[in-house]
Amino acid sequence: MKKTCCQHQFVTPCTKKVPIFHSLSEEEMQKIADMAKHESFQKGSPVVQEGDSSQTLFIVNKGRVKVSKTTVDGKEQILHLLTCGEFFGELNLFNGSPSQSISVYALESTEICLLRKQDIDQVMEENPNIAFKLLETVTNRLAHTENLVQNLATKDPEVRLVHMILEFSEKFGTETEKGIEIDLTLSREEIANYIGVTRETISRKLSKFEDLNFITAIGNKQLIVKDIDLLEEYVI
Amino acid sequence: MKKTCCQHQFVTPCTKKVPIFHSLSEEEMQKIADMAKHESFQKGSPVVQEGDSSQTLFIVNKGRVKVSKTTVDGKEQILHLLTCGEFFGELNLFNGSPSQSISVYALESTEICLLRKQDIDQVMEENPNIAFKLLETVTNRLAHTENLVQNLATKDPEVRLVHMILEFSEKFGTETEKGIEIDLTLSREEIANYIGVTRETISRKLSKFEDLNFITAIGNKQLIVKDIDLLEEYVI
DNA sequence: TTGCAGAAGTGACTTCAATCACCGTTGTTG
DNA sequence: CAACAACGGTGATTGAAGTCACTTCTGCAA
Repeated sequence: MKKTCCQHQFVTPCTKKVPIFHSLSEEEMQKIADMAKHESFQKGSPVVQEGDSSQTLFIVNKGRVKVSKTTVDGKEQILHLLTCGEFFGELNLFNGSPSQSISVYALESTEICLLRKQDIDQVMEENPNIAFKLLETVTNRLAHTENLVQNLATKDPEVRLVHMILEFSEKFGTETEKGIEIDLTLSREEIANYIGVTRETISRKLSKFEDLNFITAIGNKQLIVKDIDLLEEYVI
Repeated sequence: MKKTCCQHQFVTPCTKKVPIFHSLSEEEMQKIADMAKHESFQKGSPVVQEGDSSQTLFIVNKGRVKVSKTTVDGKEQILHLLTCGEFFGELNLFNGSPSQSISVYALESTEICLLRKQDIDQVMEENPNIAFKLLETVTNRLAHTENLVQNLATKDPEVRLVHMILEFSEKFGTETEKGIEIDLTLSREEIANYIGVTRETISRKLSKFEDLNFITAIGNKQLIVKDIDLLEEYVI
């Protein structure tokens, strides 16, 4: 049996984890999984470097990555955090005028499946509804980015931070008896680079939110949201 | 002959103006144009109000619109400026979880063609490559939004304004002997609401750029970029 | 376990865009 | 064309986040 990118590699092809392929049959999924190249990245290492414009779809099979841009004044702006089943590289693939200045870094030990443009094209030709799925996903990504714009446009950094915590609660949070537990995987500086403030401001505001009894920080990589309604009320 | 949404309504169906339909035959274009509803909006009037989530694709046939969101602190953040041939409403149509808080206003006298979801679905089923075109366009929109994020993340307002001028030069500019002429159609306040600063800051910075001989303002709705290279150098 | 480097917290200071207030300009409409 | 409202320019003030500098904490490796 061929090696696939999966953790349980002899049971499930990686494509099973990816929502855009969910409409396909077992054989088709296996076929695509066989076309894919698989790479591992350790925490902190670059998956895509600024300036790279390879015609490839990158699918996160395990782990977590950050997608970011660098501003003219040299700051990192994080655009997206992607986990298992999500993809990136769509700008270079589907955009009329590609060559984006985007970087992608592994936030933890990560496995990526790579599909070349020619393979994607073939898959889409044989299964037209993949195009619909892609359209849905990219539209979703657009909605997320527009929300990020809205958040960055909000002048008050506290509001921005609250919004981020609410977003993370939904995306990465798990209910516990103490509240919603969030695995950050981001450093304070990276949090800052996501909501457009400085590291120091994040420190101060998180302390403030602890004093206000909104959250509890466990170490530097975990947050517990004690009362999410309280947080929501705080930003009115 | 049926009425279409076109300026030369007895010659060309509105669909001819829209890149996503360019791959279709004359008859197909006419058929879609006949399915569409057509509405006119005068300058300043709302096309879509915050909260509206009608399952409709809106195609700009004539004029110009602004797509915006409102931040929690009550400010308008302009996301996109759309002209003839461009569309909006994609978030409600293709997004798994719709209901976006987005507003659209006519910036000048504008004509819009409306296509219902069921019609779009039918068109996509009959012409699968429309889905590809849509994917390309939405990806483009995503790239634009990510650039906006990058711009808003840039702390220096001068740099943000220069970027906007460069963007507008490309999208709305026409070469003249005096330089690149830009039809703004935006008020100073709307410019401010696009790059995330205040009206006053726009005033001051535009004056500064005039003093620096980068631009000339003609009235309040036109800019002439005297030397675009100078502008580009200014932001390094 | 110690030692070290990178990350995070924190106080003091600074800065620059926001805010406020006001006046001048434009353009719309009866 | 007069009158008014909306828009735009500009000076003075201010306040909150950025910046700087330093300490403390954390996690990793020898």
